[in-house]
Amino acid sequence: MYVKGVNATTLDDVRAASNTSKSQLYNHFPDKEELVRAVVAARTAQVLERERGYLQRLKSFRGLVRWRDALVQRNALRNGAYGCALGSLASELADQDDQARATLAESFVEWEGLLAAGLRRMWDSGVLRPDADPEKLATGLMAALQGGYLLAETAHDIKPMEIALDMALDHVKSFLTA
Amino acid sequence: MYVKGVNATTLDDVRAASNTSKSQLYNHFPDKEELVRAVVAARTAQVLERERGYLQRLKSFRGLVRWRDALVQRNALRNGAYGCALGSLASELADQDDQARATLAESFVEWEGLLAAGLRRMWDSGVLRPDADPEKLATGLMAALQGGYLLAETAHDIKPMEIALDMALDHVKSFLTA
DNA sequence: GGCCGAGGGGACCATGTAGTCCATGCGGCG
DNA sequence: CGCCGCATGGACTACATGGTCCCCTCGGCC
Repeated sequence: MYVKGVNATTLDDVRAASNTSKSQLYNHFPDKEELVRAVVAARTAQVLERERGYLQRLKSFRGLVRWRDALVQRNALRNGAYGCALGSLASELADQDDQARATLAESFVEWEGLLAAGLRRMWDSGVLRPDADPEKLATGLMAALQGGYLLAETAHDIKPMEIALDMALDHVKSFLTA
Repeated sequence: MYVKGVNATTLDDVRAASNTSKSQLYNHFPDKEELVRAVVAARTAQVLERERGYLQRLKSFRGLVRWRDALVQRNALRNGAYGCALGSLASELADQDDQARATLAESFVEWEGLLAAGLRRMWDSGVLRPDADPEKLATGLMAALQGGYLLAETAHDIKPMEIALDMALDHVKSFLTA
């Protein structure tokens, strides 16, 4: 579903990919919609788990740069194809399944929350100036990331993603204490 | 197709929306794929036309703010639903129809080009510092816009879009001559 | 070892959708 | 005014796909 998109993925694709049978699928999920929601939940948990690893100890600008580098490198492996696991789902499902949309919205909030918590630690320790707003900075980073993913996916070139993230990092940098 | 997504739109939907018949459709388009490509081309032309209106005379930071405000206001009308006409298509088609992806990639380049040309005028006239890079700034604005669209669409709240664009504008502002 | 019940495999069904085709009507031309 | 040809509407077809169901296997228990 990540590769082909949710709507373009048939249950036979799922069956083949999971080495199961139809009855297995319908034992676990009442219909495709619920299966998709389970995929959303699983993907969400997976991405957040990974991000927690990068961000839960974030407390310096260098850490943010490492975060950026890791994401760019991961995306470079496939030349940007498929985009962000959550972003792609969000774009396709937002106006199609409100429950999935809500789950994805929560995930983005949580993801931003990880960034915001790290930025707040930097703020608390005086790395960031008092007038910096960790939440807004986190939203900005998130948007730059998602926009970067989309442009990279479309262009088959990760440079726009790098430029976007660098812009957001520069923005954070502008709030560093001298 | 903008509202429901390309894959979720049936030819009967198209027929109903366009008040035509199947034979009409197949007179003009050999198959659905070509129809989708025509939609991409039409949407692209429409968005670029609109953006040309906003950007072709851009030559000041205030102009950029007006551009931001217009986009935010337009998106606020539907609470962010459906996202960016080009971004949604790009996300859904990028890994499904390479020709459509290429068209959309060109469109993004052209859209960024409009921004870059305006920023270059600001650069030429000394509004922007010599070390500013109009192309990179344009990419940053574009990514913030697309990321903002996606977050707004998912959250049904345009605030993330505002925050993202404001971040990008702040970034441009940081290159203004004192 | 035989019987029984649950779980699973995969054939099967119903339906929605892309794509075809032919009867009809309408405009243009003699 | 009548004929011809072409665009058009929309019924029709083939097929993919979501969803069902029955038979068989396999493990547990007597």
